[in-house]
Amino acid sequence: MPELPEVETIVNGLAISVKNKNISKINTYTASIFKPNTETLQNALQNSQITDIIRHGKYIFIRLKNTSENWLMVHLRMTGQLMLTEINSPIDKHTHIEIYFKDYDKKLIYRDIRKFGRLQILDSTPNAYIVEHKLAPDALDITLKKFSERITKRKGIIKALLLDQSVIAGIGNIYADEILIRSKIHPGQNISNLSPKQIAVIHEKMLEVLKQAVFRGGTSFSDYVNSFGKKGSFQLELSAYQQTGKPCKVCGNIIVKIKIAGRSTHFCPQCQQL
DNA sequence: CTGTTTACCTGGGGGC
DNA sequence: TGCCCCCAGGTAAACA
Repeated sequence: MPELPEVETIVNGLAISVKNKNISKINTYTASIFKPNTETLQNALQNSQITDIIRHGKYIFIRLKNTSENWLMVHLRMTGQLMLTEINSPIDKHTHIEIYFKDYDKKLIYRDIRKFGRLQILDSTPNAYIVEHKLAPDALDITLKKFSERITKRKGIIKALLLDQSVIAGIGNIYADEILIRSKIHPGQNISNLSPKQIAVIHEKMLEVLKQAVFRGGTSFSDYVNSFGKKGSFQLELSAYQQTGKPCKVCGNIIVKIKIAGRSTHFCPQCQQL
C-alpha cells in the first residue's frame, strides 16, 4: 500500500535516475489503466525528455517535454510499482508499460498486480489537477494552524479524517494507525471531543512518523518496493498496523484489530481510550 | 451537500 | 490437493 513515505521514496529514486533522460521507446500492454487513452499516453511519452518529477500526497507528477509539454500523473493505488530493471529482463503478465531511454542501461516499468493504479496524461498542470480533485495540502507540508483548521471544520471520527485526501493528503491505513497509537488517541474518537492540545499532538506525531518512514525507505508489508526494486524497512518500526495479538510497545497490553471507517484498524485499548 | 457504501482487481490464506 | 470464500485498501462513482 504505497502511502506518502513510499511514494516519496520512489520519486527521490526517479529523480536521481531518469530525470533529464530522453525516452527512446515505449511498449504499452494494458489499455484500461491508461487515461484518457493509450494513444494520448504514447504521444506524450514518445521522444520526450523527463524534465521534472514531483509528488503531492500519494500522487506522482512527471513533466514530459517533446514538441509540446505534458504532465503524466501516476497513482500506484494498492499494488502499483514504478521501477527500473535491466533492459533485457523479461516482463511478467502484471507489467503494463515499459519505457526505454537513450544512453541508459535500464528501463522503467510500471507493474501492478491488481490494476487499480492509473497513468494519466493531464489536460493542464498538477496544480489544476489538485484543485479539480479537491486534494488537500500535503501531510509533510502543513502547519499546525492549517492542520487544526482543516480538522476542526469537519465532522466525524479522527481516523476517517486522516484517511480523507481532501482533509490531508498522503496518509493511508498504515500511517493512520501508526500516528494515532503514538498520539494515544482512539481511532474512533469523534473530532468534536478532541482538545486543541490533542490535535497538536496528532500533528506532531504525523510529521514524526512520516519523516521516520521516509528515512526508512517506506513500509514493505506486501508488494511495495522502491524504484530500484528494493524493500523499505519501516515495517520493523510498526507499533499498531498488523501487530494484532502482540504487546503494545508502550504499556504491554495486547494490540487488537477492529473495523473503523470500513478499514481494518489496529490499536492499543489501554493507551487509546475513548 | 455530506457521509456511507460499492466497484474496481488479483493473490494469498483459512476452512473443510 | 483442491475448492470456495473472505480479506487486503485507495479512489471514483453511486447511493442515501
